[in-house]
Amino acid sequence: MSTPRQAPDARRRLPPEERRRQLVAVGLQELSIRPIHALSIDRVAEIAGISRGLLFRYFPTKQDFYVAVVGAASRRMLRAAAANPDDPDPLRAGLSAFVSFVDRHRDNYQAFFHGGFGADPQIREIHDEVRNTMVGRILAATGAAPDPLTTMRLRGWWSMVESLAVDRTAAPDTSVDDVVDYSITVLRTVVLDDPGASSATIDSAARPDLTSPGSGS
Amino acid sequence: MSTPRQAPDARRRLPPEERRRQLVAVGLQELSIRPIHALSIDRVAEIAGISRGLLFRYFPTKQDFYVAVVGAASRRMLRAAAANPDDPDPLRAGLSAFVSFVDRHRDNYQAFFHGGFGADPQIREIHDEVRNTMVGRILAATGAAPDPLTTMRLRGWWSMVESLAVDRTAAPDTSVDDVVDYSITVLRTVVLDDPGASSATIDSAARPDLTSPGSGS
DNA sequence: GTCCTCAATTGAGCAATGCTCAGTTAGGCT
DNA sequence: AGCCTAACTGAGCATTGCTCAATTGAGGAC
Repeated sequence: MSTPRQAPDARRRLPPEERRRQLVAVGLQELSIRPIHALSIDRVAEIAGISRGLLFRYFPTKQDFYVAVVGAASRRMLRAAAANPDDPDPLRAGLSAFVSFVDRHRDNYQAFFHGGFGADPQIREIHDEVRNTMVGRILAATGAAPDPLTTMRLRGWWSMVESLAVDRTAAPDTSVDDVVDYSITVLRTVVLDDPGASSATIDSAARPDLTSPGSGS
Repeated sequence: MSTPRQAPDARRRLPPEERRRQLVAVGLQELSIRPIHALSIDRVAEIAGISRGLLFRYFPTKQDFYVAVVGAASRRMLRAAAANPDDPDPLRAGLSAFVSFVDRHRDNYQAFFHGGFGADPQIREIHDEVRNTMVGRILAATGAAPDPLTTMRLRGWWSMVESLAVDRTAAPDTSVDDVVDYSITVLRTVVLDDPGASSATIDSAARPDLTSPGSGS
């Protein structure tokens, strides 16, 4: 009171960019434990220590806020699932990074990528961009032709990888590497018509890891 | 006014089951053209010609209403995608029914199965049940062993099929049968270790349909 | 240091929405 | 006809998404 120095959580004036980041951070935290329709703008404002009015200066609509948060989560995921560009096997490295990312953040992953205003065009666009980015990386890593058919197959394949990565978190008998191996097998044998991946190679290398449960934990 | 006979759309007292069905029907219709957060209970009540209060007698929560509608959509889909039990090739018949169902109802499909309160446990459970039902049918149709590993693979495979079915609606060069053929190829060669499906068989039968775009429309 | 200016911030307030509840009435039964 | 159960209504409350005029903190000019 008597000191002009402000308390630790006193209301401070922040540069817009920083405030924006803070608000998105609050959204990231809150939306990982409760769905969007259970999170009120009031609550976000209260946690951030600002008034509701201010929040609407940064995000004119709750929807806009949600889109911003999901976008941030997407970028974060894409960054975490990126392979080191110098890696000798970028395909395996990227896949491995993705599967273990899902492993570490299963609930958040489900919340942000299979939840919320999923029917909304903006959210769907974000999800599509994520998928296309991953498919683009696979294309780059394999040197496959980016024709519409291959893209469509790859998108399907990626959906499979997502499913496996999520299911794996509840399957103690299957390791991250098992999923990665299996995914690569499917990719080479079915999606790309890769002549370098004969079924013999698959039989001796990748397939045994996943054929019998309990081999990889 | 003077006649005791009621107007065609006069408020009538309905047996609970019938009213419930009517309300779900309204939800089915409305939710196929607008996301759940854009549909108010008032609107549903107004369309159904009843008061808001009554709606809450049948569905104590908007969430409950939404769950009921999504559940109805799921059952409808599962019924439409069911193969005739006498069909000589139940696997192909079921897949074909599903892919063409998605073809006919793309927007609704996306709305009900990739939209709404997706993060919500109840909705996720419905989606899981749908997937498990389909996987169960595939297991039955192929005679594969229902061990955890196969189930996990099949769930992944089914995610791929969904993706392909949806993408196909925007790919005029790829026919429903192309998707079905390709899906069966993936199923036999990769998911099940079906010795009856050698790669030679696939090369000569299924693969050509999808290898080059434009072959199947 | 004082003043000024701009923009970050506030908080009162509005309309819509989810939800409750005491009361009303339709419609079947005796 | 009279009754009685339960389908139904509608007023009303609390919350929530959103707006806007007024306020105030912080940095620059002097």
